[in-house]
Amino acid sequence: MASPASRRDAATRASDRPGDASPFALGLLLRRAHWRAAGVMSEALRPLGIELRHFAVLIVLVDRGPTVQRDLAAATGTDKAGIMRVVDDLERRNLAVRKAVPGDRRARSVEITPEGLALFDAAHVAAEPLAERLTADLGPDGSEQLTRLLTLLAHPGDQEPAPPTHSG
Amino acid sequence: MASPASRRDAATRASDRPGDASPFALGLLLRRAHWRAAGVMSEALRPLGIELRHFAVLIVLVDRGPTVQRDLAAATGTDKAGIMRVVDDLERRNLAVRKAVPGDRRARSVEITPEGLALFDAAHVAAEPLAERLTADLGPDGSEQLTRLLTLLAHPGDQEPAPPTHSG
DNA sequence: CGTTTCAGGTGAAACGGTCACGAACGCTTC
DNA sequence: GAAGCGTTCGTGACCGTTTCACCTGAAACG
Repeated sequence: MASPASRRDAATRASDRPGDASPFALGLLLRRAHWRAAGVMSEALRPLGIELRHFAVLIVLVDRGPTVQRDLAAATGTDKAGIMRVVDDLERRNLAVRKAVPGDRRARSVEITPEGLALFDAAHVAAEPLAERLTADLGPDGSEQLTRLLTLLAHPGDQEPAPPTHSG
Repeated sequence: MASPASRRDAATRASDRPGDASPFALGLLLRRAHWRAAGVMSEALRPLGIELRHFAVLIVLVDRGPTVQRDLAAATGTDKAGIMRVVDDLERRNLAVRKAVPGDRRARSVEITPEGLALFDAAHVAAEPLAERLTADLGPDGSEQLTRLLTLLAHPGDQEPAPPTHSG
């Protein structure tokens, strides 16, 4: 009956524009910001011939050394099948290799190759100016602040290691 | 030759963990944060029977009133075809309707229905406690700071149309 | 030694995105 | 004032990507 927009005031509703306090505003903002950052990273990676998902795997390989695909999937958040495709592409380009695990014959350890490392470094060199342009609007302090807040949001309770939920 | 990891120090390489200063760190952090926020919002929206993309369209409809699909696509960042799919789902669920534009017979104005408005409000009620848990780690000031920085990052040059940087 | 669990790999189906087509409007022109 | 042409909007189809479910082989455990 009457006006269809009489339940709440329009100012308290969700919006992707600045000045919104709705619970969905943060997620929408995150979506747009991630979209922009992903675009920048993709541009940086395009000349190298790889994509974001490949680079994400390379990051884990560099950071954690040889890793089995199961841990790779857990670290990148993608599915096992997706990880297999990415590792397959990486092997085809000689950026990474699958090595047999001594103790476990079923597991396959993925290791980065010198070529993969070189490409990894080249990606950094290519991405640095783009990243600076991205964070130019935030200022030097804003960038660090954003990184800190994002870390808190992305890694909740990092100082609280996951309790042994072996019951699940 | 030599060690495969001798080009850079591991601490300067990209990583999705805290304490990284690589140009990819921000994007990775954004990815994880968005993943978490999207999961929370999806959980809030799941009982309502809609998804994030549907809700994003509803937000624009509430915020800007009747809108043509082209503006809807521009506002949500998705493609026109995707908007069509979303509007089609919304019409099927009677959450929105397509109305003919008086002046333009080719354009189709999408308008939210009272049912869509009710679902919109219900989504907010369901999402508020979840959003509070999300931002609980950041603190009240951190949430606002994050929103501000994210707004700068997601809406570049909203007040700065075109900085006169060198052509290149 | 058999059963259960786990890791990897494969295939199919669904989802999302991109590209190309038809229709309509406005502008221009005759 | 009507027709042609360029542009824009909406729609449909195609392709790539992601996700799900099953299968094989191996290790841990009873």
